[in-house]
Amino acid sequence: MNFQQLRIVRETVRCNFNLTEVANALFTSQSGVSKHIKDLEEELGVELYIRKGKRLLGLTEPGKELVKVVEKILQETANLKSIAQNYTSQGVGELAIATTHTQARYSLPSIISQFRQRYPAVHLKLYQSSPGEIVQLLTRGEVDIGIATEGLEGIADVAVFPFYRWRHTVVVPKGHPLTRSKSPDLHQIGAYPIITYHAGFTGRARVERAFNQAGITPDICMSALDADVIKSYVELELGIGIIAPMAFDPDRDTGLEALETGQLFEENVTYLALKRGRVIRDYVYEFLQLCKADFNRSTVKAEIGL
Amino acid sequence: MNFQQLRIVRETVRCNFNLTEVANALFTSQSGVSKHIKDLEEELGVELYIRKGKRLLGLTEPGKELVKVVEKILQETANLKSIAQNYTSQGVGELAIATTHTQARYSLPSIISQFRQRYPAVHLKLYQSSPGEIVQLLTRGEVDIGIATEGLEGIADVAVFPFYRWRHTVVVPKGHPLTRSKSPDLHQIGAYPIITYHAGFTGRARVERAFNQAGITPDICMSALDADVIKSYVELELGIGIIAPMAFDPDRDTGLEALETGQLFEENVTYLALKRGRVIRDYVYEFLQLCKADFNRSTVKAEIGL
DNA sequence: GATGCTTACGATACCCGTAAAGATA
DNA sequence: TATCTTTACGGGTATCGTAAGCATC
Repeated sequence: MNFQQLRIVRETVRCNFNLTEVANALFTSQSGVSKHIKDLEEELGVELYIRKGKRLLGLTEPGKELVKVVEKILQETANLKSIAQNYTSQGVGELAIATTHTQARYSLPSIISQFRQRYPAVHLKLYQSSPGEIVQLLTRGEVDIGIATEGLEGIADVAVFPFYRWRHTVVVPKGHPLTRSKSPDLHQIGAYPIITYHAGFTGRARVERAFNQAGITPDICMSALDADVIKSYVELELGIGIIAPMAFDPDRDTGLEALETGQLFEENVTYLALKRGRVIRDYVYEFLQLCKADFNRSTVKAEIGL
Repeated sequence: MNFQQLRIVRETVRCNFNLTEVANALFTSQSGVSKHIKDLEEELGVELYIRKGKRLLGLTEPGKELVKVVEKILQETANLKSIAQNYTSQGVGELAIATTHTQARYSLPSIISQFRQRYPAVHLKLYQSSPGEIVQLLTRGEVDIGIATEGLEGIADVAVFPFYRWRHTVVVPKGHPLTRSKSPDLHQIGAYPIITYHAGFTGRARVERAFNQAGITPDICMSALDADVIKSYVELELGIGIIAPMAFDPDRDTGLEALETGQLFEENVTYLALKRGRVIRDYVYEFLQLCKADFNRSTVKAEIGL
């Protein structure tokens, strides 16, 4: 048994059992991949894969159980390297963050600029992704931190920590009729076509829920991934926007106004997420503390199982 | 990085950093050991060992941290094999138990004979050891189960389960004066020279505690590892014996009598111990259930962290 | 016919073990 | 001096990649 064999097994799952793809992902040859799998199965005395002729279709029962252990082993070998680097290269390395547009554009810049000042030798890698992709990047161990408002909770290998809380706000073109009412309610808002986030992004579900509970079927005439796009179309008077408040800046967004919507919408929680069992570099803990001063290193460690 | 390197690192700790010994333990050459260590340190960029000239003396701080992870990795690779064998070779394999004389001789035979009937193809390996050795065998992963009354609690990587409870009994030569009193107390018993277990074995500490609390300094004229030896000397009238009740059989030990000592001594708990994180074969769970019918496989698994 | 897996084979690199030299107690 | 570690070097083996053959879709 060797590490290459284990890497290959892990990769087969990630590549949907396409060995050619596995070989490419691991920068090696198909033939080697094929042989390694055969060798490992022989050594363990178990067929790991369900086969149909020459094609692999999925994992057998023992295969499923074994892959879990294989992932643990590979995770721990990655941890060996992280631990070593924490000693040898303090403040040097990479910080990979996967997050949504909203965070990348509006909530992280100030934190990241602080972090860069403190750790100029840490290379920052910012993935901008959907919540689903963020989970995948996290569980694959390709990023250190995931940040999103949706889709991070309830994943077995992912630990989440509340980052901050917020409620959606309504933005309208300057001079829009709604600006005349002191604090418009959902019925008044629902009377206009609405532009907001795609389903599964940035608390979109909570926007819909608010209308549903008020018995209103809103006319969501457009949806977009990010507030920049939404704001552009609101300025073009195609509808009114419902966006995260972080995304509205009265100084910059001069063509728009934000309404006083109070608690019309449910509260959203934006989470920071870490992979359980993954050792992270010291500066990652520092980054977390920049996000939220009361982040305690030892409680974070306990939460992710270290 | 490869598994041999990790095995070597683990073994250096076990062999007190004597690389020659490591090489012998792993059936390889010193030179290879030396080189592997060097290579691994180079790859991780960290000195794992404190050196004095050419000799290794111990682990550095990063070394200590890394060895923990190395042990995890190697444990999980062993688990891979166990899991595979649970599928391929049901009821075939090895069951290694480390226990003290008392258990091996008196409490286990009936269980083991039942087990052998059920799993004739499982090779039994019975280590008879001191509690300290039992802990070592367990943590090194050389045995599946440890059984003892002493020294198993409070070890980080070892989970313990109460097996059964018992109190020491007093055995005397037939016709001994003490047999005349209905239920002798500690003062009466302490008047005679006593033969019992070595310190650290089979609840010896509780025997002493009982006398101490009664303000008596007993004359422990002999101590031995096991009840067979103790009983022999009691028969020779060198003293009276204080032994585990399992070790007295009125039919066989015809030269002796057991006194009615009621609750003179504190209760002892004999524990079954498993190594945390170690996957054990299905038949090991069956063995545990033979020991105690209410052993629940899933609670055991949870307790050992699987 | 295009894609994907296996087998065969040759080149390479890695790992091991012997042996010699140097260091430590 | 005896024990222990390092370094150097040669032999063997395992791994890798190319290429050909075959199965699957």
